[in-house]
Amino acid sequence: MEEELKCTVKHQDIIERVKTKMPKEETLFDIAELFKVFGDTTRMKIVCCLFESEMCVCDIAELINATQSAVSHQLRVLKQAKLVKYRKEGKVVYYSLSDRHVEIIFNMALEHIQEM
Amino acid sequence: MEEELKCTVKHQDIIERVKTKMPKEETLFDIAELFKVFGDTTRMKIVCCLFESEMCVCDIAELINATQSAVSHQLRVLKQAKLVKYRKEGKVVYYSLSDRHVEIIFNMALEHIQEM
DNA sequence: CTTATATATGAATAATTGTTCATATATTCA
DNA sequence: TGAATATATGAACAATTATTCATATATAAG
Repeated sequence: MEEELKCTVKHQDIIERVKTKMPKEETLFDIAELFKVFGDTTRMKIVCCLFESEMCVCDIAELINATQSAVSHQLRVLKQAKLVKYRKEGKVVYYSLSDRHVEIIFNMALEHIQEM
Repeated sequence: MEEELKCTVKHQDIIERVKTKMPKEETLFDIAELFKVFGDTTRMKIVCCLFESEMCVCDIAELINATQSAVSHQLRVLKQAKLVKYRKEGKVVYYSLSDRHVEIIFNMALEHIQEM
């Protein structure tokens, strides 16, 4: 009589195949960290501002109706994730998107939610 | 003598222009919520498993080295975000990605982090 | 009907994180 | 130099969230 096998034993071949294609732990961590940065409404608002043109901190604050402090904190997060860059002009700091990837990722998400 | 203007007053035209192109508050919220779902290593591991083929809960757990409970909780989050779907076969539940968008968004992020 | 397996879920806990407030730094101008 | 403006930042607090543990539900097999 055949012995009942546990699910994980039955599908062992699938597990092995998937295991070889799985990205490295570190890569997955970095990807999750990147998405975490995108996963905040305030930061998404900031990013949207910067689609149009570079912009200074207090204009962003005014535009998205947030305090200067909150915006500054969130710009630091975006900067650490290398999603934005900045240039100083006197006492004003202008932020802009570091590359086009940000907009592509954003639009892909927009597409996804609009299809549901 | 010209009076010193505040930054927000000087750039008022930019603010107006950006304001008209800004997505709705609700849309931005939904996008951030979607990215929040992507912003967790465990969920990213689960998603990677499903790139290959549909897979049952306990195989996913085995593969990513997590408890059945943790995987089940996270699958619920993915399900609520409509990123995965499932089918039951006896007592086994097979999960799979609901559409190709998930993989596209994932790969875009992968590209981004690899370029830095 | 009883046991074993697969999955789901509620509660509790620990950790992470976004905002606010106060304040520091830097720059410009009078 | 002193006042005003723009930005950055540390600390505190509140809110969110991922995991664990215990247990519930469902199905299959004997």
